[in-house]
Amino acid sequence: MAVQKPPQPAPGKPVPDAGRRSERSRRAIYDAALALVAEVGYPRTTVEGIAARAGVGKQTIYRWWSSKADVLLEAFLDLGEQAARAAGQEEYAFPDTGDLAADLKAVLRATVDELRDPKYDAPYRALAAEGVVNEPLGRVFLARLLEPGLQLYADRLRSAQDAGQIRADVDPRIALELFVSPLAQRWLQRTGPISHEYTDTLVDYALYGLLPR
Amino acid sequence: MAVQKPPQPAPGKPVPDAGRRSERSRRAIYDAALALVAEVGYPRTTVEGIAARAGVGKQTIYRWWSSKADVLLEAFLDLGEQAARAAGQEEYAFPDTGDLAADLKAVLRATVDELRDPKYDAPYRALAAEGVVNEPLGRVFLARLLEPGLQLYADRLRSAQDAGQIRADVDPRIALELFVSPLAQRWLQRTGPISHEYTDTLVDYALYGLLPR
Amino acid sequence: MAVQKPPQPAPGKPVPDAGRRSERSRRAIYDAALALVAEVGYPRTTVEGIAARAGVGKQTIYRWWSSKADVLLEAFLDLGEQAARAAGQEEYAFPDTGDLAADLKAVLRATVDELRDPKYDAPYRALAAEGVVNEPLGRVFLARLLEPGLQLYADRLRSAQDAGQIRADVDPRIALELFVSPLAQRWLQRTGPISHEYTDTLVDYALYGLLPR
Amino acid sequence: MAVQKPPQPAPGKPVPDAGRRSERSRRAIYDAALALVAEVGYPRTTVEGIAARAGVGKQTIYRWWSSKADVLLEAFLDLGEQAARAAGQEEYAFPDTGDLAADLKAVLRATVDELRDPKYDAPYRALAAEGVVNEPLGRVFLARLLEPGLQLYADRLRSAQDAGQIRADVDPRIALELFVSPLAQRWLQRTGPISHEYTDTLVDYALYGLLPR
DNA sequence: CCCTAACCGAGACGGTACGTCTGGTCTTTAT
DNA sequence: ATAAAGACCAGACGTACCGTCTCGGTTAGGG
Repeated sequence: MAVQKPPQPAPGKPVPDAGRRSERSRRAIYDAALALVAEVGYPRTTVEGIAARAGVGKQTIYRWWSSKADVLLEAFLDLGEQAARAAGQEEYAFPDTGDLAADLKAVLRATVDELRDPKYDAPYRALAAEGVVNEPLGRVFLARLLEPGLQLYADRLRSAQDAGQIRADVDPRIALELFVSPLAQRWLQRTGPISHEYTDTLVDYALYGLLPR
Repeated sequence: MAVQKPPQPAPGKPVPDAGRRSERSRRAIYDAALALVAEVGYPRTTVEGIAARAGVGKQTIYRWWSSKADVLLEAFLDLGEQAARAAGQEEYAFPDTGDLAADLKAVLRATVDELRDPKYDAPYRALAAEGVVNEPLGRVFLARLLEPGLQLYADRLRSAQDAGQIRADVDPRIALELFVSPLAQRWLQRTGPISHEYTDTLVDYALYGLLPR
Repeated sequence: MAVQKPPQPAPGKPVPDAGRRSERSRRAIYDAALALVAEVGYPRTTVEGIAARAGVGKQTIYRWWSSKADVLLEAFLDLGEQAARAAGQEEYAFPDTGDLAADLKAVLRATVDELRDPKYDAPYRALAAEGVVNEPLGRVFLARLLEPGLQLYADRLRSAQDAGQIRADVDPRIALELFVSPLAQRWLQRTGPISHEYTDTLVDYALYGLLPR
Repeated sequence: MAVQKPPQPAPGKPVPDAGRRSERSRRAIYDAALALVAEVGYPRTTVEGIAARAGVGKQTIYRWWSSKADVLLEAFLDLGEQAARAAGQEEYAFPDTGDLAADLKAVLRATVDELRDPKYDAPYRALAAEGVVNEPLGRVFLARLLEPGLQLYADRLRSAQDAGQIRADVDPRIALELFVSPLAQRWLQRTGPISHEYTDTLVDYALYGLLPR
């Protein structure tokens, strides 16, 4: 997949020269892909449609990506990076005020807001769905989009453990799921509405189970 | 969609006469759909392929279902009903031994086993993914496949509340997600391995937070 | 083909009992077939359409006819018979005033009028076209629709031979084509306009070649 | 229709770029179309079948032609042009030995031979039939296939008029039908056998009527 | 500073599947 | 037993996209 950075010297394909790549085209393709997914939905977004909308030849897409899922994934990653750049450098910091419950609630509230933003919802949902069924893409989706965020939760929980605020024998990688997964499932499978009250309640319910007894 | 029970008098389409429907064809289509999804995966399963394998005309599929997702959903529902019939009547009972932790662990272990069974995994995963992106189908998927199971969790938790085993102010519909959603997300998004140990740990972590304080 | 009256005891098919045949259905089918061919053209006329318009099951058509061409052929024959019955008994008489040229011109003028009547043109043209490509139907078309008329020409020419008006060594079956075929081709293949003047001219040109020298 | 030379700027369809057209595909499609019509007949020849046999995508056919009739028409025109090229430049010359009767007989005999050649008969018959019922195609069939030949007859007759061999007041466009149409009808509608003797007789019967009186 | 290789827009190509339409058969229910 | 109704298997229709493959044209950078 094109996502893997080191362009392995594949036997069949002539590796394209990334140095000569057209930045204009890349941008136009990202924009077209995101716009189309938002407008007509992922299944009715086609590589041909993206190419036409971007004013680009189909081959220019196939030269750099392996599928529409791949295009969309990179487009979405790029969107995140742009947003990060726009917001400043400290994007990926997890608050650590010493009050674990408050910190978790704050982050979860921010996540709720993001999931409700239609600009993110459509492509994010499309990628998640594709990843469910397409294992390679799912792995990239996980590693590039999910994992960094999850690691921050784990780090914050570990920090709380060091402070003696939660039990030392708790596995942070499992504990974080108590907060994150219910929200994820409500959003993905529409098992219920998502709101700040809801995520606050999650923290109230789950965090207590992790406290020292 | 054929799933909606009251066959609304659609203006365009002549409603087919369900009384004359061929049971042979229906069975053959279900079998073919499930087999193909298991063999070649959902995206490479086609309506034409299902028809060919079932020895059925394409029109016979389009007469009764609106899409391959719809076919597969009903096929999977039927699979569940058949399994239920085969196992006896008391399929949907949630154990209530008085020991809530043990009961939850037992049910979650059974769910883990089911999710690991390739017979269920492929079509279930395909439907879940489709439901993420296709809202009407997602709603049916939720109502017909997910909801009944979730309700049993809620009932069991309510029963524990009545017994004073967990706090009265806990909302069972949220509490159940602490057990169910982490497993669901690990499975759908491959955020981690699923096992009996894992679900046992989930119960250990989350249940304590719900106990009377 | 159903046109062949003696329903041969085919091995496969159960010969339908003509005695129980519904006259209502037959009429409705003829009417529907002719109407549809006139309205939407032969290629877009379908057996299903005829059945629906006639308020008849498809099987009722397939029971008695072998194809839409066959239905239309019989419908057209029936149309002719009805017209004949309406006009009186002496429909098929060729005028014999003693003036061969005048008689030929009169009959050809009547044919021109008929070919220009849209009621006849569409189905007649459709049948002719089908017969060009479908030999069995073509033979029936020839025998039932064309041949009787041609025979009248031959008879009239023979009578003229007896009267010494045209050479004795002329073959009437060939001679008649000099009058009939040019008109037929102009009509079928649109090689030129058809009119009374045109057929008069044909007689003027061709008849002289047949006179005693 | 693709046959119409000036490719009018149709509003809906994007006009394909004829410069990039694959000659290989065109040839293969012509060959496949003619072969299939000869083998299984026109009605059972399908666009899919042509595409499969030619080793071509269906879209490649629909891109350049509007229907199977259109394909076959051009295939047949191409066949004629190839034969012409193979035979030399002077294909379309009508003999003018000074003996009109002999010249007409010679050309008609050649036509009889051609109509009897199965290679020509099947597609030619199919096109003629389609043209009877499909007016636009019929017009092209007439203009491209029939008209050039008919014009040669007219020219030859005009030349005979100049030589005083037939009456000056005879319209050559009508006179030629006395020779051509009877043969055409016998062939198309199977009203009689066609042979050299037959066409010789036609000339004997009809030509005399055109002589100066 | 040009030459030549690459990328680029464009779009034709061989294909697969779509969802629809019709052909001809079979089955059900009513007369 | 025939008829109306219509579901069934079959398969062609014409369309939409897929991913590959030319085509000029432009746009570098190495000679």
